[in-house]
Amino acid sequence: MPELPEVETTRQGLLPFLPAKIEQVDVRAPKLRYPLQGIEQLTGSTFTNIERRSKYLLFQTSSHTTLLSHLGMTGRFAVLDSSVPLAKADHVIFHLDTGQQLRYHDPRRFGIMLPIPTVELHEHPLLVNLGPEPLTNDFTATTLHSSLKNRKTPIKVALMDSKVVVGVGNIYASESLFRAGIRPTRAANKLSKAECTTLVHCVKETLAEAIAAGGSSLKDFAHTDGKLGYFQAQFNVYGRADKPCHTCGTPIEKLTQAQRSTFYCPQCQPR
DNA sequence: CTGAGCACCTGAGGGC
DNA sequence: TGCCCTCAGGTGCTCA
Repeated sequence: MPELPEVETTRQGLLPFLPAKIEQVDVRAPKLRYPLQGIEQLTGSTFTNIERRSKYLLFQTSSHTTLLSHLGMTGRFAVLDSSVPLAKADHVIFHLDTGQQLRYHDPRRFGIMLPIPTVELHEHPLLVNLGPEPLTNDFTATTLHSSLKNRKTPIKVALMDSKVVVGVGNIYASESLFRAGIRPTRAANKLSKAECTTLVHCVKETLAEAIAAGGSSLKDFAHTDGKLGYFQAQFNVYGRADKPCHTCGTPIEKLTQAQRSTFYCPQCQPR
């Protein structure tokens, strides 16, 4: 997926098209992660704003319903002219009063699209247990150190736990730990307060730079205007196994943690 | 509560 | 060209 920078880039890319009235909705798949029920009921209402919480996009509408959406691993929104041919994985099409279409495309269908009454949104099970937003003052060395204190799991695995901090996925977990000089295998509860200070700073910096660069584009992420982000050109370790570290030249190492690939520099991240 | 492992699903790429 | 295997940006669920 798209990690937080890609989700935020998507949000910012869609905002200029709002407000937009929904004239028709075509649902072309029975389900994504959850059944696609009730989406058609948005017909006639207007998308008024898009907010983001964690990697969820919250499409506010004029009908007191918020469309809660997640891009999963391969989801993508695009606003396209109706003359553009539909693709196989274009699962939900919103026909807008501008003549354009907001299309949700997701080959693996791990994404989410749920209409939720806006008054119930903040107590929704998918949102209620989320940890702090990484780019706000809710995410500090103090909160991180505290949430790690009973966690024997490796710091890289803990960083990807949405109860610790939201929005840090597999790429930016490795990249943030590289910047912080912390080895991903360190037990989370062994990080000092000073290391938490460094790590919080590096997570914020990495995510902010990625957003500024327009996100990274691997296989399935494209901007809503079809242009590609270029943060992937700045990866220090992700996907660079056996290649020389940009800082010291030592070959980058790859290992598996919680069934996900982790990359690090053994020299720059000594422990 | 934590941690380990599986589940969902398609497509791309490598080896033979 | 085809087949089989591995891997991929997420995260909710079950079970110990």
